[in-house]
Amino acid sequence: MVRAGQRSLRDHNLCLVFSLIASAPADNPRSRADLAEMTGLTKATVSSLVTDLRTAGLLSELEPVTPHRVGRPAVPLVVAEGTVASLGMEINVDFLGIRALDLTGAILAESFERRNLPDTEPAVAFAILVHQVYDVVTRLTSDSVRLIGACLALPGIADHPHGPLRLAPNLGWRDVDIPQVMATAVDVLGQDLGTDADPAVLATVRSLMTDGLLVENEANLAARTEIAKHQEKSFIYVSGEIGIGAAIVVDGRVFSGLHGWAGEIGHLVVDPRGPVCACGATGCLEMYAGKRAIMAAAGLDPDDCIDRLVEACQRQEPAAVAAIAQVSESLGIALSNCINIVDVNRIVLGGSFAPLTDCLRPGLMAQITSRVLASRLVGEEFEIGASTTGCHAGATGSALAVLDQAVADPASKLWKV
Amino acid sequence: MVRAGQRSLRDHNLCLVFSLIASAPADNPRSRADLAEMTGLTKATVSSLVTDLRTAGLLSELEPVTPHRVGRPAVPLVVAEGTVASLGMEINVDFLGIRALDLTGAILAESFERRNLPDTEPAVAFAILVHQVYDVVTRLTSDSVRLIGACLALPGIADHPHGPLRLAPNLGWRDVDIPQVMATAVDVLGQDLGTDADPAVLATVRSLMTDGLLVENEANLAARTEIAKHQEKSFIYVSGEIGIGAAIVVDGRVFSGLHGWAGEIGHLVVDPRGPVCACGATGCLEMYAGKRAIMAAAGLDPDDCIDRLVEACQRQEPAAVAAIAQVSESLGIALSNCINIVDVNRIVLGGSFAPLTDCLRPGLMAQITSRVLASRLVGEEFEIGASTTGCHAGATGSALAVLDQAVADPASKLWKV
DNA sequence: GTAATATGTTTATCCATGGAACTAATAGGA
DNA sequence: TCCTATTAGTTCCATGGATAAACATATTAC
Repeated sequence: MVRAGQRSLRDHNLCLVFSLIASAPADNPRSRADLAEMTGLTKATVSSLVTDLRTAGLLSELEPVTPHRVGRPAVPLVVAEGTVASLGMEINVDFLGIRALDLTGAILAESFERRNLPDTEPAVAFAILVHQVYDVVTRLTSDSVRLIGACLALPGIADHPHGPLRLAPNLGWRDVDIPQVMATAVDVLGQDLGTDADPAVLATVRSLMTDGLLVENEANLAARTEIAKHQEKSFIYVSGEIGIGAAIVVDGRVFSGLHGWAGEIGHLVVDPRGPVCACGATGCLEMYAGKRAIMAAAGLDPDDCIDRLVEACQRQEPAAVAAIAQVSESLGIALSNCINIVDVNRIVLGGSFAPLTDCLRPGLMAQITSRVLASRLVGEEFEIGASTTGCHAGATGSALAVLDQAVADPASKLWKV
Repeated sequence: MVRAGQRSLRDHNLCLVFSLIASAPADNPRSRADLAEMTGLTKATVSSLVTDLRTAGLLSELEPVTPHRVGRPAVPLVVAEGTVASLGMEINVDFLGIRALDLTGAILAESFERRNLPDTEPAVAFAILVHQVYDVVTRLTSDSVRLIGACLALPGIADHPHGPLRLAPNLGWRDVDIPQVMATAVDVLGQDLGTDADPAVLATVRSLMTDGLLVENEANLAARTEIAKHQEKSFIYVSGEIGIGAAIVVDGRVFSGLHGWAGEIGHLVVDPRGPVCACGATGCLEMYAGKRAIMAAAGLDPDDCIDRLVEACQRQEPAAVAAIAQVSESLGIALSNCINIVDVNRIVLGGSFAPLTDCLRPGLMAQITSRVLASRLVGEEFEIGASTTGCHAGATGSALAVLDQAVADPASKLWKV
């Protein structure tokens, strides 16, 4: 809890009113009168708050739509488009880039590059990234968009909320001090651009990349995209590529544990008498359900696209069917354990698992219904769905994380004009 | 977020000041000047807040202790003793009762009864409980203590925050609507007492038992006792009696999942090819580490006290040593999975496991260091300790839960005098 | 055209914090 | 002993933001 002066009172109410407008359904935006009703504040206070939010460029009025009802028509209030943005960055195994979202979640600008990053030095990757950031920030500042923060998604174990990145097996990175590496990358950018650089843009980039830059696991951030898109509130998001990660979401909030390392399900024990994993333990989930293991079990090239397997399943090829059985049993055991521990009733399959959802569902459900206490003994119903958040979900989630934090915090600089 | 009027501002600051005083170390209580410094509020505001809290009976002044320092000595402020209390109730397998704690966590009154409850009807148990409540409330009201709420600890799966109790295997209870059963128990109490009843006390009991009564799993509540006693902030509390439960605590907050069912580790899969459990699945943790399984493996009577096993271990009896090996391996696998999923670095063993902590530690640690990713690859250090919270930890935790909720919420009735 | 109704603004008031001056209690030094 | 410096806590007035009621505005109903 923090000191509450009168300024905080104002900020709290600005924040309250804004988030109510932001959470309104698109087909039924709220008016000042609605807000006064909902919050219990007087109409006068709400009017004053809305005025402030409008002059800060955070809200717009729509044309009053004539209702079939007596009385003066209400003025619908909506979140302003294209005035404020957050930056979501992602460095992953085969691409890196940045995406800028405004308060409505719309993409204002982005820059992505396909590139195989394993065994690339962090400094090299960050040098590319800050160039992309510079481009995007240049475009946004020319449109006089206000930038409120940035977040970086990484495929590995990273400390919450500012790093370091402890380990990213698929990148071959270990103990990367993100703020540090980012700061030097910005310095190098400045030297690269020399006199061509716009000093104002460069200063903005430096400030965004060094002051309060958020860092988080890619799965946790991709899960935020899922929350925003489908209004899901509680689920486990499974992010399976080469490694397997997960995000735990309860009541719309990502649970990230003590350090930010929660959801590392790739090395859950499926069978203590199983084969030895690269990590040194026995019978880890990745030995059964990692992408390489799946493709190998199906008799396919481990580096091939997962769609080959989907096709093979549709043709009912025995090897593919056996592979699916192996994955759904092992992943089902691991997820049953997760559900018993964290108590959610929905699984969202992302990454390589997403296209396999329909194949995997029966086997997963069989494990869940037999192993989850809440299912067998309490009768809770479970759902398994596929993620539909598309490409660069980590970058989108990063930008959303910044927005969420700024909007939810009455002390954030969003309200300081 | 909730509407912030001027009254809320005041309440927030009352709450802020109070919690700073409550969290001060006992040997260095805070003064008004300290609070002004810490909060950033002016001395005038702090003085005014403290005056309100004192007249509400929430704070006391101690004698100014002369410091060896120039200037007027500060007046130490401490949480008032014995003026306000919360009620923590517990119904467990072999006892039930109630304990009242004041704001300092001291026991003001209690009433417990040993009783074998399995296969007792809920109505019977609740009838006993409300009698105990009536006794305690009578004593407290005669001392003019203000009662702010009540919470009930139950050994089973209960919905957060008001029930129902879905399943308590060890009591043989299922789908008990707690507010409902409690309400009828209070009615019956009124009839039992007849004209002997003090109407004011009866009204207080009815209000506490029906209006906002909290209900939670015993393990989650016992964990709160651990938080309060040892200032532990992040850990998994393992509550092993006949069944095995756990509570997940991160940063001082209990994580209870979507419904309040988180931490059900008794049926985590230890070995999918293992024996069939009573729940219907195979290789559940309870088959290896439940109290009955342990005692059987050690060649002891399953209903005997766990201390028999501790003694047998100290004598290095082969059967006991083998039993310990079985438990530490299976529990170690289950806890490794928990740690990978929820990211904490400390385990607290409670219930039957507490006296076995020293025997179990090496085996548990071996599993954790080999199976937890953060241990093998990031070098995180883990600790395993024994719970020392003693008897009726669930009841104490219940009372603490009420206090925590009341103290943390600026809108709670604590501040409404 | 007038009454009824709902939205939103203006104006005077209330309330909690802010700030500066003031009182209180101690140590140290002449 | 008395004066000064220092720290604690209070008093009193100013300020900022919410509140309440009156008012202006825009629509429907008759």
